[in-house]
Amino acid sequence: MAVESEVVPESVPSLADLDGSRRTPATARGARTRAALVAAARVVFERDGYLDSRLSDISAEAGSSTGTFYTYFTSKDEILQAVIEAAQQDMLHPGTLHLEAADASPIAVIQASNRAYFESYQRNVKMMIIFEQLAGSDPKFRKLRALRGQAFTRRNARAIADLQSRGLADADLDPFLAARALSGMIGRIAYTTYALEEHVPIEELVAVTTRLWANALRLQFDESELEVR
Amino acid sequence: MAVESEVVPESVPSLADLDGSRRTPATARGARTRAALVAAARVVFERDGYLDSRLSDISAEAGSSTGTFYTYFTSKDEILQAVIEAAQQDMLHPGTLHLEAADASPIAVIQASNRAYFESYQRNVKMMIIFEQLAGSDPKFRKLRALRGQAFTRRNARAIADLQSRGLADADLDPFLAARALSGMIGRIAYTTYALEEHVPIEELVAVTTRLWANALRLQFDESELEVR
Amino acid sequence: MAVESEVVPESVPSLADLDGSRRTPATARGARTRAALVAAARVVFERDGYLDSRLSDISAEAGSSTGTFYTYFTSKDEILQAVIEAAQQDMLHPGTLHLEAADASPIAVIQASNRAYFESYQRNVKMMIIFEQLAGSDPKFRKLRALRGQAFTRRNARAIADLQSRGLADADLDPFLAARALSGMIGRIAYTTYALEEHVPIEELVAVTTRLWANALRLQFDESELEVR
Amino acid sequence: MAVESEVVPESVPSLADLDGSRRTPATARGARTRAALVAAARVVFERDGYLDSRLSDISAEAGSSTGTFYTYFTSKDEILQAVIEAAQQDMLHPGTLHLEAADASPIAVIQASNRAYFESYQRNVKMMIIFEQLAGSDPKFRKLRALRGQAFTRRNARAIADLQSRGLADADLDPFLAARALSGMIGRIAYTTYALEEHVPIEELVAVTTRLWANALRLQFDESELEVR
DNA sequence: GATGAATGAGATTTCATTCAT
DNA sequence: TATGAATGAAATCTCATTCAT
Repeated sequence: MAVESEVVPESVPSLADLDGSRRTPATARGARTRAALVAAARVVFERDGYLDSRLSDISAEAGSSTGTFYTYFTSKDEILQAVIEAAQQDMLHPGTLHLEAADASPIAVIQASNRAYFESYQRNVKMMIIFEQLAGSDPKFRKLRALRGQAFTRRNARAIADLQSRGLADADLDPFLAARALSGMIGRIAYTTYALEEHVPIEELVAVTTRLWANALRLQFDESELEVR
Repeated sequence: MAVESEVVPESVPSLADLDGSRRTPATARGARTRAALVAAARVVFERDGYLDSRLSDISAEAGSSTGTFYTYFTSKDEILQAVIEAAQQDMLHPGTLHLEAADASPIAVIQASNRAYFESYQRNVKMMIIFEQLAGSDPKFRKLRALRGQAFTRRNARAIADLQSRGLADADLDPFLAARALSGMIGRIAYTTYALEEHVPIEELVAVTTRLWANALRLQFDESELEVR
Repeated sequence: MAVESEVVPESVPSLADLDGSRRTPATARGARTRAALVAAARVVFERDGYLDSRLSDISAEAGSSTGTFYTYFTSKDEILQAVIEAAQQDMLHPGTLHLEAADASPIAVIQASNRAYFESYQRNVKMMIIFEQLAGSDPKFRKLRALRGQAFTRRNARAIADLQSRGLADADLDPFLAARALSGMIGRIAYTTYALEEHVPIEELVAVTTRLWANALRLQFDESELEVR
Repeated sequence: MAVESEVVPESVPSLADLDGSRRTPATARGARTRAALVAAARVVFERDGYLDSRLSDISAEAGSSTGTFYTYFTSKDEILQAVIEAAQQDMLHPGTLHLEAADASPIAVIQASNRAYFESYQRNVKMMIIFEQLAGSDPKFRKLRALRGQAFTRRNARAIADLQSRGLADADLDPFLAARALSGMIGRIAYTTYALEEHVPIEELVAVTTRLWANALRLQFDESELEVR
C-alpha cells in the first residue's frame, strides 16, 4: 500500500523507451568501457552538478578519450538518462522486499515503505537534485518526472480505494488526489531533509509521516503499531 | 494558522541582505530604468527559462543597451534575485487578508490559506520552477529556498502547538515535523499541478488538502465547514 | 656637468606643447576641480597602474562625477600627460640647487647630481614605471621619452666636451655617445634599484656610479673627493 | 667576462618553471599546431604590439580556429611567455661563441660581447620593448625581468672580481655594483638606439661602450685593441 | 574500437565617452 | 559647471561535437 516507493510500478517508464541509444557494445571490452563511462558520469555529475560538468571530465574520469564517449552515447543528455535510470532502480527496488508480506497491517506497510523511501533517497540525493533540476528546464525530463510521480500515485490511489471499500479509510477523500498529496508529502520532506540538508533522524521522519498518513486516511490503529521497528 | 502561505512571516529573509547590488539609482530616471530591467527579466525568464535567457535579451526587452544592464546588476544571478524577491512578495502577501478574522474556525483558516497559496503559486509558477531549479545547483539559492520553507514551517508549527494545547489537535505529533510535512504537502501538490501540469481544478485541490490537514491533525470539524467557499 | 638630472634643461619639451588641452579653468572653483582631478589621477595611477585604472575611479577619488572629467580633459591620455609633467618637474628641479656653485670640482658636481637623481627617482618611481611602460606602446610617449633623454644627453655631452678641451677627460671618447651611455647607466641602475626593487643603499649607488663616471672619463681625482658627503 | 650578454648564464630562469601550460601536445600534429601558434604570436605581437593584439588574430595567423588556441594556452599572457622564452634564447646564445677563446684579451672579450649583444638586441627589439613594457605592469614579468638582469650581473661581477684579484682592474670598485651599473649601461644604450630609434652605427656603439668599460674598470690596454674588428 | 586535436558559434563583460538635465 | 545615466563596440573564452589517424 501507500507511499511513493511502495512497489516497483511496472508502469514506470524507462527513458530507454524514448531515445535510441547509439550502440550496444558488441564486445566485452566495449561493455566495460561503456560501464566505466556511466560510473564516471555519476561521479562527475555528483561532484560538479550536471550543468557544470564537462564531457571531457567524464571521459577522463573513465580513463578514456573524448572521442570514445561518442562511441556509446550521442550526448550528455543521453548518458544522464543512463545514470538516472540506474538511480531509479535503486529508489524503486528496496520497497518490494517489505511488501511481499501480504498479511502485514496497513500501518506496518506504510511504515516500512516510508523508511525504505527515505533510505534510498538519502543514497541517491545528489542525483535526485539533478533530476529535479533538469525537470525544471528540459521538457523531456519534466515529462519523465511527471510520469514517475503518476505511477506511484496511481498505485497508491488503488490502495487507498481498497481501504475505503473495506471501510477502513475516510470515504470522503478522493483516492487519487489524496494519493497525490500524501505521496508528495513524503517526497517533499525527503527533499527538505536530504537535499536542503535540514537534518532530522530518519526514525523521527518515519514516525511522523506514518502517523500523518494514518491520521489523514482515518485509519484505525493501535499506538503500538507506530512504535519504532 | 497552518499552511505554508498563511501569514507573511516577518522573518522571511530577503536576498537583498545577501548581495551588494552594483548601484542604487540616484535619480528617478535611474529608478525607472532599473525597474524596467527587472520587469523585462521576468518576461524573458518566463519566456525562455533562466538558463536559456541572454542578458542582451533582457536589455533589449527593457529597451536599453547591454551596458545599461551592468549599471544596475553585476550578473544574471543578481537580477534573478530581484525578480524572485518580487515573486515572493506576491506569494506571501495574499494570505494575510483572510487571516485577520480572529474568530475564524481553524478549518476555515486552513482552507483560505490553501486557496490563497494555490492561487499565487499559479500566478508565479514559471518563477517557482526557476527558483526550484536554481536551488538545485546554486548554494545561495538553495540556502534561500531552505530559509523560506523554514519560516513557514516555524509559524505553522506554532499554530499546531497552539491547537494541541487547546486540546484540538493530535497531541502525539511533533508540531515542528508535522508542520514541515504538511506544509511540504501543499507545496508539492501545487508543484505537481502547475509546474508538471497535471491539471486539477483548484476547488478540488483546496477540498482535498484541507480535509487531509484536518484529518492529519485530528481536528474535529463539521462536514459543512469543508464545503466549497 | 654630467648626469642626466644635472640641470633643468630649458629644452626639455613639454607635453603641453603637443596637445590642445580642453579648457583652462575660468573660475577658482574650476581650478580647484581640475587640480583635484590631477592629484586623484596620480593616486589612482600609482595604485592601479595606468592601463588598469578607470576614469570613473579618478573622478570618484577626486570627489566629482564622471561627466566632470570631460570638462577639463579630453581623454585618459591627456590627464596622464598632466601627471607626468608634474613628476618631471620634480625629477628635474632638485639638481639645479647643487650645481649653481660654479667653482665646484667636476667630481663633486657629478656626485651631487647622481644623488639628486636617485632621490627624485625614488620619489617618483611609480610614475617612472608608467612612463616607461607607455613609451613601449604609444608613439607619442615614446617620442617624449626620447626627447627627455636627448636633452640630458646633449647637456652632458657639452660638459664632457668642455672637460676634454681643458685636457681633463679622455679625448678619444665621442662626447655625445659617451654622454648617452653614461646618462643611461644612471637611469638604468635607478630603474633596477627602485622599479625592480633590488635594494641598495643610496650612498653605495652614489659612490659606485660616481667612481665609474670618473674612471670612464679618465678624470683625475683625489680619493677624498669620493668620500661620502 | 664582462657585459650582460657575455655567456649563457645557466641560471637564467625559464618561465616554463612558473606556469602550468594547458596541455603538452601528445602527437606530432599537435606539436606542429602549437609551434605555429607561437610563431604566429610573435608576428602579431611585433606587428600590433602586445596590448593591441587579439587572440583571434594569432589563431588566424596560425591558420587555426580560436578554440585551438585554448588547447595549448590559457591566455595571451601565457603565449607571450613562450615567445619571450624563444627570444631570450636568441639573446643569450650568440655570446658563447666568441668567448670560448680562453686566451683572448679582456678587451677583446668585452668588445665581442658588446657587439653580440647589440646584434641580438636589434634582432629582437620589438619583443624587448614588449617585455620591458610588461615588466612595468605585471609582477610575473617584472620578476622575470629582474632575474634575467641578476644572472648577467652575477656573472659579470665574478669576472670583474677576477680582474681585480689579478691586479688588472680598479680595486676600489664594488664588483657587484659595478657589474650592475655597467651591464645596465649596455642594456640601456641598446634600448635607446633600437627601441627609441636614435640611430647610431653599431661600430660606434661597440667602440664607445668598450672604451667606457675599459676606462671604468681602469684596464690597461693598447689603442690598437680598440680598433674596429 | 580508441584517440585526441580541431572546430566555431555565441554569450558575457568592460569602460571611455556622450549627452540630457 | 556639475551630474550620472546611457551607450555599444569589441574581445575573451567555453565545450559539445566531429573527424582524421
